[in-house]
Amino acid sequence: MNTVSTGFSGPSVCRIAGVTYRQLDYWARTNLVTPSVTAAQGSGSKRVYSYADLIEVRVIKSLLDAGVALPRARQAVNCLRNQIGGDLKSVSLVLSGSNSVLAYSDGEIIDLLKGGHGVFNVISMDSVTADIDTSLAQEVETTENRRLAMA
Amino acid sequence: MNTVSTGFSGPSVCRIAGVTYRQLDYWARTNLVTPSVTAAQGSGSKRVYSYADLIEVRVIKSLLDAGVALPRARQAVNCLRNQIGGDLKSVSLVLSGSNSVLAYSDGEIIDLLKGGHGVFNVISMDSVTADIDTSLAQEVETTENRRLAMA
DNA sequence: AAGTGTAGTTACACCCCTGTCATATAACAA
DNA sequence: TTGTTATATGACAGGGGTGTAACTACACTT
Repeated sequence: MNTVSTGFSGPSVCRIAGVTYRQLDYWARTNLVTPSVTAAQGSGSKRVYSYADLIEVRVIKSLLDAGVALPRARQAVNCLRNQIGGDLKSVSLVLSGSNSVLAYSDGEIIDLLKGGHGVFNVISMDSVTADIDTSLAQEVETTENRRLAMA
Repeated sequence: MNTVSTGFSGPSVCRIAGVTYRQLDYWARTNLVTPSVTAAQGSGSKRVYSYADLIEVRVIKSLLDAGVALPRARQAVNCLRNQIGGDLKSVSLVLSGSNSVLAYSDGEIIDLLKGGHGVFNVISMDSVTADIDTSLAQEVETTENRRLAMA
């Protein structure tokens, strides 16, 4: 099932992040989120996603759930990609117009709101990583149950 | 041209708020923003929008520009409609997840950020009314120039 | 080595939203 | 009243994003 050792398969990512396979596939084809461990190589091959990919997928899903359209999510992910691997604790991703910034405190966010003009999109990375981690634990659990059932 | 006295015609609203006629028409037909002074009554008739309508249109445009999808904007406008007519100074419209609320201070916004879960979209009504007022002044000006040209 | 399951690929269709263009008709001017 | 203008309406097309389903091919089991 390849859930943790080398990375995550497409369907695994779908279950963990809560998106449909059709969405994940579309995002891979349009270069929104590509499997950074192993790309697909024709029918029957397997995409393998990294944990960072998983985060990105979840961020996009959160944005979609909040009513943010895909092109905008694209921008958010681009900004995030430069930062990922770094510390995501207590970080918020703030989009204002065509600008993308990372904020490390509520005060920073307020400053951005005051200085800016128009609409701001704010994504708390804490909740994203938290959601992913719990879903991931659940996925591992049910996968092991399946192994038991198979044995 | 009916720009200020009784209200704003459809094309006027388009120019002032910066949306296409097709959008405004679609929004009227789908009950997103309906002309609250006079509804359309067949070909050749005139929709007449109020200033409050103008604000709503501009809010929607700002949300669209920020990548917020139309269904979400629909809900946000519903929240705003209950408050409009009241004081819009130093008010922020906050879309938190699938909920929409109005915040009257930075402190409230911070509370929302802390209490919420995931994604926020924040729009300052100050900037909206400011934009509308300047665009409106410009519209009146060019309209009067047109009158001069016609005379 | 054959068979079974899993996963990627393709084709098709649908809905939402917006653009273009033609048409109809009310509002207004001469 | 008559002609012109402004505006709403209608028909149509097109793109983005997603669902459904059939098909293909790899991987693993036995």
